[in-house]
Amino acid sequence: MIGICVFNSVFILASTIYDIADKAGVSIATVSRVFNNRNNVSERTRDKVLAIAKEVGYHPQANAQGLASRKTNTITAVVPVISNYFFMEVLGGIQDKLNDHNYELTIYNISAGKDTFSQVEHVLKRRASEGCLFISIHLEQEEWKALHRYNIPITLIDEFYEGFDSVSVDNQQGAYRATKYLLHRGFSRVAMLSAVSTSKPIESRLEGFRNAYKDAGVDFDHSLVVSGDSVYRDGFTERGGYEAMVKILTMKPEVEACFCASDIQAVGALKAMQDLDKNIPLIGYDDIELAEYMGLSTIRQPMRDMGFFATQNLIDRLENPKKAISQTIYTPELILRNSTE
Amino acid sequence: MIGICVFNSVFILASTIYDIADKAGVSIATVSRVFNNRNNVSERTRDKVLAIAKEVGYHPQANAQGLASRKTNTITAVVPVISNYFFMEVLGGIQDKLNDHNYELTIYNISAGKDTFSQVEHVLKRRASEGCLFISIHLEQEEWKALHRYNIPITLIDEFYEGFDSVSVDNQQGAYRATKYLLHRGFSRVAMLSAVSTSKPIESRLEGFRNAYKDAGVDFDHSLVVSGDSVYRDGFTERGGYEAMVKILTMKPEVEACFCASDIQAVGALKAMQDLDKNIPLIGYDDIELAEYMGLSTIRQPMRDMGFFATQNLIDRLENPKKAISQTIYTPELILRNSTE
DNA sequence: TTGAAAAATGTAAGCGCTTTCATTATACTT
DNA sequence: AAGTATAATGAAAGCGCTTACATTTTTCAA
Repeated sequence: MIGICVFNSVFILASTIYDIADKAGVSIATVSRVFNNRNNVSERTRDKVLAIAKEVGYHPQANAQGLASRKTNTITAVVPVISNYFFMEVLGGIQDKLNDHNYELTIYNISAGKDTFSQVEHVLKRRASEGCLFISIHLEQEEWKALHRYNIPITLIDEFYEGFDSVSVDNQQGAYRATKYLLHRGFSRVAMLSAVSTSKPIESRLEGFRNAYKDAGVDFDHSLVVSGDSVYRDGFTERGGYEAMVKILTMKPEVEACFCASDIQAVGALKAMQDLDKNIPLIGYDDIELAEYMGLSTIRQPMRDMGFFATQNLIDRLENPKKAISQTIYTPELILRNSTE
Repeated sequence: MIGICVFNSVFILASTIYDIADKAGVSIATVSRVFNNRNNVSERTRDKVLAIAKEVGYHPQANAQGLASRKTNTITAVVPVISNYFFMEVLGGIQDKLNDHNYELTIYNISAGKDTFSQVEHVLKRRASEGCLFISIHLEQEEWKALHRYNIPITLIDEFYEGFDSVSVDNQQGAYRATKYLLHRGFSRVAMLSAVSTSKPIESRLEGFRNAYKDAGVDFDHSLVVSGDSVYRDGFTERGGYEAMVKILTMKPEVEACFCASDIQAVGALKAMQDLDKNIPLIGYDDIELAEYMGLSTIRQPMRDMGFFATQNLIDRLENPKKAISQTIYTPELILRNSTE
């Protein structure tokens, strides 16, 4: 369905500070002052300027302001993929915080195809924002270090590097708690439904899984860690969970319970159990909103809080560049629901 | 856990085009040409400039470029809330498209508290981007019309207004299909699990629901439309669905099947049925990835495609401002799964 | 070799703002 | 009323880039 339509609308000639100054009979400096809320402008003048600006729909141009003042009033969030529950929640928290402060948010998406580091560098080089929030971006020590030269405030979320502020969750601990719980319940063969093994969170969760076994004095069997075959989103998908659970159920029938690397995978796993008409206790990871309604036991990560807090942290640093670097680590919490009944 | 750490890193002095020109022994115009991939620069010069730029970590500043060239290379997506499955998917599609083209994405979040129109105007006035994608932003005819004066390309997603390109889904049709299916299956009392009634999608879905009744020759009973009490996200939440289904099951025991305004509400509704130990056929709306794994019958909206296509459309208009305005309307599709078995 | 066309480079004028410093108008004191 | 402190305003220099136009260098046909 295609429609054509002609409008006799009067376009705005993208007026500038000069136009406003002219019409108001003042200098551009005064107009600038009005828009920057400087208090040394008489009320009369301010009203006149504002009235004219409103009439012609004027508003300072972001670029010109940025160039002249060397401030952009923008913070950039760098994420691997937007369409993922974790990032979505974190971004929500960031928004919440930003709404109170006068910053604009730019989201920069790292494409999986190209080199992460150079994409990150690109963001910093452009200098289009005053500070950056890096969400689940994992780089080598050396690479993080190299970013210091751009001298722009950075707060890491879900990653740790001593040179920048960071906000993360103790993944090892989360996995440990879930596994320990299952082991203590008396299940001796607890599997880990994993994802792409090179992914950062998987590494530490696997460690926690192992540690729980060790501390419980139960022999650790490597083959109990299984993941699906799809690598899209590092396997953190319903599909990935489904595939993995099918493997577990068919190839390791002795498994009595399962710790799952994410709630979204757990959804797939649940389906697999249903399809294969089996049922074993399951613990997810994240506590996305769905989990509660699906009766999924899980490890809660305060995703929204993390975004909120990290943003606060970044803003603090913007206002006080010399403040000490801080590392905040949340401890995840075990939430018990039906799936472990 | 707080850590302090001192780095003896050498910050970059934010070099400019002048510094590069100096070191390379060329004029700033030449440096500019190199970074804009103009082909009238000798290979020797280009290599030298690039080498020096790399050495000092130089990259053109977005603001200065934007000001001088009057182009920002940025498109802005305006959304009501990020943390919502629909927007998330649409944004994913936008990203996919943008990754191929050389545009940066800025996401602007409309806060629920303040006036939508003025927030939208703000985005346009700043002129920080070349074009805008409005996702599920609903304004009055007059308001949309007023935006023409800013003379910046806009593509609407999930909204219709004749003056701008738009990409939407026929909500009325979607609801109609779901309801008709249920009615034809022989359920005479089909309820609609709704959300905040003033929300745009609800209006048209309700219409489709009604139409299906009319066409089936079954008397329409207003009390069959029920929604939860929570208004967060206009009621499009698990909680909203749960509340509504509880009402249906307890107050309208004669209901035999249910059409649900979104998959996410359906998740809550499923839980309610389980808690109350009842079970009626259910059809959701959206077809989020989860739906497949939950066995939820639903009305599929090609969310990702919509984002992808709308972005393509906007880019087309950017490149050819005089192209005819187009309205694209997707027809949603009924997907049958377990929940209607 | 010469001269014209083509390629490479440079000069300089903005882009639309902010901000310092100088100037003028206003308010207040005695 | 005169003098001074203070508030309001203006002039002008830049912020770091792009780009039209001018100039210089290179290329190549005859």
